[in-house]
Amino acid sequence: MPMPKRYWLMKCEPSAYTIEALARDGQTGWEGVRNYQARNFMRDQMQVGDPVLFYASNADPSGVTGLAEIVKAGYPDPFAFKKGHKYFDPDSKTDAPAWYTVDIGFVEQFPAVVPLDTLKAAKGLDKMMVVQKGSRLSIQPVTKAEFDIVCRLGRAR
DNA sequence: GCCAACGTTGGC
DNA sequence: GCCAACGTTGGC
Repeated sequence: MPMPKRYWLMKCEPSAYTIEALARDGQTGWEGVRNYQARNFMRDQMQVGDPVLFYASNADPSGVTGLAEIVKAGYPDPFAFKKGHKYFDPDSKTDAPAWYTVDIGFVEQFPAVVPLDTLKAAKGLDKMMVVQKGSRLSIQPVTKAEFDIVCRLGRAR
């Protein structure tokens, strides 16, 4: 029996990557995540086809800029093995990788960003992780209900 | 650029 | 295994 689909929010600073860049590239690797909780989500739970809210952090304003989806499930982060690379980690061995990544593909760019303020004010999103104070996790599970609300906000003109 | 909140590290 | 110091995240 297939696992039920999960929904995600993935954060990225615009200086590193944007929804526009994803629209241009079609898909991208999500390498460089060095947080155990986020790694565990990528390694253990993300499946091809899972929908993703693309969130721009440290932006003006920060918020959800569009949709992506998982196109390749968790695999060892190749950059953790590259000596000299900024993502290199000597503790990550090819036979025992410390870090994992996934590939995401472009789905949709919202006509306008859905700012964090809007998320905070939206009915039904009060339990969403990203609106909680001090929520720093860069990969967060979201419920289908939350995902659908954000989609509606993103498509509203 | 500030700084609060949080995760990680390392001395003990 | 505690916890202070440190580094990072991310809203503002």
